[in-house]
Amino acid sequence: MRVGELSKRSGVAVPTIKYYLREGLLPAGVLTSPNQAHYDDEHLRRLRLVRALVDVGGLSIASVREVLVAIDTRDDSLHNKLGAVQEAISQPGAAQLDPLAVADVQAFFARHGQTECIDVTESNVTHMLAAALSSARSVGHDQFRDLLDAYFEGLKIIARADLEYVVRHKSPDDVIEAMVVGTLIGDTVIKALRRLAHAQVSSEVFSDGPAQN
Amino acid sequence: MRVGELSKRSGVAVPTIKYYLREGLLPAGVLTSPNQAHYDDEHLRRLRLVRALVDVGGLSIASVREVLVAIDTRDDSLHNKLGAVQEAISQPGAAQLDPLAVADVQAFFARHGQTECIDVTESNVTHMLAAALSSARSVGHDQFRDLLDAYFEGLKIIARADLEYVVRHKSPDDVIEAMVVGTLIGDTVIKALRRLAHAQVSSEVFSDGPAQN
DNA sequence: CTGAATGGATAGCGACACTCTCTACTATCC
DNA sequence: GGATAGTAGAGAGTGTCGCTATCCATTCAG
Repeated sequence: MRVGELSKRSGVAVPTIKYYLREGLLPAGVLTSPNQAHYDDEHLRRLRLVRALVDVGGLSIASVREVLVAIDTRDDSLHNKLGAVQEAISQPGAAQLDPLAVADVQAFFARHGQTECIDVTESNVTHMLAAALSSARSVGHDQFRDLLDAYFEGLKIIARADLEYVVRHKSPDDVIEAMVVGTLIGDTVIKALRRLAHAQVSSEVFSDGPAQN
Repeated sequence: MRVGELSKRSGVAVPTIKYYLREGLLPAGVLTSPNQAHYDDEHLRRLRLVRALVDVGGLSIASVREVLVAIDTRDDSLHNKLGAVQEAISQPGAAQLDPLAVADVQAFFARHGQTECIDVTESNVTHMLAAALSSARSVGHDQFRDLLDAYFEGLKIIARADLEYVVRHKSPDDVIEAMVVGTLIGDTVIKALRRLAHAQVSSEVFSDGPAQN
């Protein structure tokens, strides 16, 4: 197919596709003449993935590129890929951390982690966690760390479902893509469902009648 | 205190504070002379909240303003406030939804919701959920909806902890702020903890030795 | 043969979140 | 009391981001 059809089938404007090609988010098509290239279903699939990462995951073009590089790197363990993807999709957050927040994170690791995490800045994920707790402290919510254990409890249930979902997929390519999709789209789904869970739990607890007003 | 001290105590540059004042994110200080104003601890607290919403919540200035308006609206039920805040912090997402994704959301509501949700576009939250599932479908993950129930299970645990945390606070102002902070900073914390839970659960299941690469 | 589409490249645009600059003061320290 | 630093307020400017528009030479489709 040519770029026009790729555009029609994906719902992405032709100039945008050209832009993605330039930015290396999409591999070039096979040139059949100096100004004719041929794109296949892989391009369509990749294009849709890019849009999902941008629209739902809220990733920048640069982050998308990092994720795609991680996906495409062939000589790398699944573990490393997951790590690379996670780093790419977790933006650093605030620079200066409250040492008390760092201590909270370390205490959490002492309770749960089998890994010996001492430096929270070594990974974007732990840094993100520390930055969030640090922010909570700065607005006077230093008790927020009390929620960590309950959160982790709920998230282990979610993580088990995630894992089960990922291993369903046969080919390594599908597994890594399921991981990316599951992680990023999952984040958005979790955000939304948490709001719904808030509503449900609060009406359960207060039994304030089924939501008129 | 004057703007310089406010800046020093909050770590926010003076021109940025002036910008926030212009944008209405921060109430004006009390003028003691034509070019001297006095700010108090409320300003500092509010400024830190704004930074938390921007840095950790990733909200735009416009969304922050919406949230603050919701917080400051006095003659409104807690329920309405929560709703307004949730709408403000959930950006709409993609325009066109896959009808199958919409059906997935409706089926989910049929299983769990006590509310009779039929139109998913009526709220940003349900729209966000449908958009996420729609995106998942477009990249070939139409089985993603199978995760919803497990997610909701985990999130009810989290929501109960959230609720317990919120009701700890005495004054209505504190409650609404705890809600905002808990929701937004909570989202970030959940994102990070989910990554950690993935690592832990996957090493449990595969028992592949404690993480040396 | 003609008009639409294509590949490739460069320039421009609109939104966003500041940041700079300027004016006309005022506060403070020596 | 004079130098220096800080301040309110407002408009213009800056840098980044994610496209979008324009151009050209070529080529395909009817």
